[in-house]
Amino acid sequence: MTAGQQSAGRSHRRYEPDRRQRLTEVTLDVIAEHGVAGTTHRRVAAAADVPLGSVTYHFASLEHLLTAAFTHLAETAAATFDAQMTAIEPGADARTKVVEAMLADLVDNQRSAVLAYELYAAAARNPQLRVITQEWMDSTRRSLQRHFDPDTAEALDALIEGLILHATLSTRPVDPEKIRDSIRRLVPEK
Amino acid sequence: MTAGQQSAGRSHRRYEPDRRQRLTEVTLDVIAEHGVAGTTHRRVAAAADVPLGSVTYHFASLEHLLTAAFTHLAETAAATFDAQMTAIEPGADARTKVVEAMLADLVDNQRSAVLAYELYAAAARNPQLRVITQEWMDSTRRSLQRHFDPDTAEALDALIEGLILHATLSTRPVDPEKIRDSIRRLVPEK
Amino acid sequence: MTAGQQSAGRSHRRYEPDRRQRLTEVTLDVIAEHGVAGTTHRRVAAAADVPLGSVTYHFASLEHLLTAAFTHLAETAAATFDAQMTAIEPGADARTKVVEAMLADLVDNQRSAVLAYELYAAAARNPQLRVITQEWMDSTRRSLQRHFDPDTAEALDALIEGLILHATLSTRPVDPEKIRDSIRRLVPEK
Amino acid sequence: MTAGQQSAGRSHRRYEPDRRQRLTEVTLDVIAEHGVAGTTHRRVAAAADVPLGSVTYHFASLEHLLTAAFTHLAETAAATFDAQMTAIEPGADARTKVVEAMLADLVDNQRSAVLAYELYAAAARNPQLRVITQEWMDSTRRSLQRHFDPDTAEALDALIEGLILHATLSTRPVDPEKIRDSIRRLVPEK
DNA sequence: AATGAATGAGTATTCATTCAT
DNA sequence: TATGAATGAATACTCATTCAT
Repeated sequence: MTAGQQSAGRSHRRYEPDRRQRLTEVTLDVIAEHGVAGTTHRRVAAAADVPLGSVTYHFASLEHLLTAAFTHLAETAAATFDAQMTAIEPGADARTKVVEAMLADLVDNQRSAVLAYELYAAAARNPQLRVITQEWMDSTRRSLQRHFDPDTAEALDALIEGLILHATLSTRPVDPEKIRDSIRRLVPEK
Repeated sequence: MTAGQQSAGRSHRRYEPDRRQRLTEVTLDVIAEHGVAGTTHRRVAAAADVPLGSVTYHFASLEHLLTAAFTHLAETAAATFDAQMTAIEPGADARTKVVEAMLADLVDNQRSAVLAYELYAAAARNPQLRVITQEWMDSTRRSLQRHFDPDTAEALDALIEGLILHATLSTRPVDPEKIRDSIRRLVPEK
Repeated sequence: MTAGQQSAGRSHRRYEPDRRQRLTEVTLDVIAEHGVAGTTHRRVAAAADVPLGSVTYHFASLEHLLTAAFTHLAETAAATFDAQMTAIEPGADARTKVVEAMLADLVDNQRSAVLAYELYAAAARNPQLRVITQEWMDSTRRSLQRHFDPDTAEALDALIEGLILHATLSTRPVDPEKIRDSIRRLVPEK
Repeated sequence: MTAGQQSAGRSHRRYEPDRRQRLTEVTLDVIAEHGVAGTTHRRVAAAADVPLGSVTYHFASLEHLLTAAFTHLAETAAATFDAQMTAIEPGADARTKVVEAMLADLVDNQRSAVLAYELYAAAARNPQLRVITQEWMDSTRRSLQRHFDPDTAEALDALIEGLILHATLSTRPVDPEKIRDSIRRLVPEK
């Protein structure tokens, strides 16, 4: 940090075929820690233990890098959520399982929420990024439709989003019971 | 052109008692256009047509400036929403009025959503800013409680937030009917 | 878009025996557009639609590339001028023909002048390049000596150079009559 | 050069009201030594013994800096030449004096020629700079008109330019007699 | 109270060149 | 022979902040 940009302990010209992919993943860590505002080539390079020139070689601009990272985020998150929905055994109360998934995610990492809001803020100003958010939303709804009808899925998707948002931005601890209650209000038992 | 960074076309030492206040408002314009990442003393100075030194004079650091701007945003938005809720005449269907307020805001400016998400992203990583979001949420719920019971108000608050978020981040136009339907699902007629 | 600096839309390992020669020609285009200051391996590679590695493969350094390009420029220009001088039929007024050649060149391309001045600027600071300019001048004088005695040829060469220079660097259109008049002053009718 | 950019031996925050002007002059030294291609903020800052930020503070871009420097060059050179022409006592052979001035300049400094060609190359590609070259030419001609009629002045101006150019770009030493002879051919004794 | 000048650190990006394949 | 990947150095420029006036 005080010394030059190159981390020590790295030898010359490491060959690494998947470096590009790894850089997109590391970029998410940097965004989570410093925000889009604080995401720089240097920080990504340092976090990936790669020379600065390597980042700019693989991504023609910061914007390309951010776009690649956010795309990766959306795809990963969508896949994870779909896996959770798919895992619900028939006969279980899907509403309960959805709440459990939300709570688990909330409790053990603020990270995914932070990343999502960084994407939202960026996408709200940049229409190109809205392709990413749109596809993410579509995927989430499809996942929910494994257990709910389309209109319910859409409303539920919005409610979940709002609940997580408010939980994340509150100074007070989450009350799981309130979350369960909100969901039950929107989706009455069959 | 010849001189440094100072904006031209301005005479010397304009007297302006409310400059500090005006700067916080202008800062919101800058955030809306460039994001927190792109908000700098210089851009704010240029947007407000004041010398660079004036911004640093009134705000000891960028962080102070951003905090002041976000506080102003939250207070203004909360006040506006409360006025809308207060204006609902007794006997009207509050749910319908809430939806109308949302839609009006969505249609004629993306700006407030953009600003809110910039604040959310910042607050998600910076606990100090969560004081602002917490108070904003509390205020919104109090406003809703003029027409709904506390638990309904809280759930409704989250649903509204999620609906606006998804509308803002979608590439497809909003369908007012779906929004109305979602709200009615959560808050059945009395 | 995704990958680094390589130009897209090109297939693998095109066979091209005269690539080296073509690169020197393309380099002149790049110099004409961006100046020596803006001539880089990358720009030449892009302009020639070859991979970056190809340029560095054929030319060990930028300096080699620039030297090759300037040499090509001087040889081509000298050959063209000599052809024009040779083409003057016996009995014609060589002075008039010289003026015609100058005007034609001036009118339909600024390019050759731009390139010449880039070479002059470079040669003024780099003695090695003065070999190129010296040979170019010698050739021009030999061409002029097809119709004028050596001393006249030398003076005429300088005058032509100055006239073209001033025409190129002026914001006002060339007046052919003034050019003709200047030449006639220096070289009175036989 | 190997160490950081800041030259030692400079204390904090030197106050220097004419720094801007001094920077334009120093920039000419840098251009003379490294060419426009090698003129960088860093080199100018180092040559002026000023922090890097100071150069970018006073000149919004490299282009502004180069333009200011070239304007200064043209004005200074034009003034010097006019002084030389004004100094010719009535009754002297102006042609001889012109040649003397040229030779003196050529002999003791290549610098002014180098700078002029850098400007020519830049102006040939950038029409905005042609305002500078045009005014310089106009001034030179007005100076020559102190002793020659307008048409002669214009032709003489071109010839002088060409002679200096060729002298500068030659690998062989200048022959003063040839220069005198060329001038006499163009401007016969009154 | 207000501001123009100044500066050191940092930013995105470009680049010449090297090298493994 | 040819080239994609890699990298260290440099480039133009921006910026938060300080300070003298």
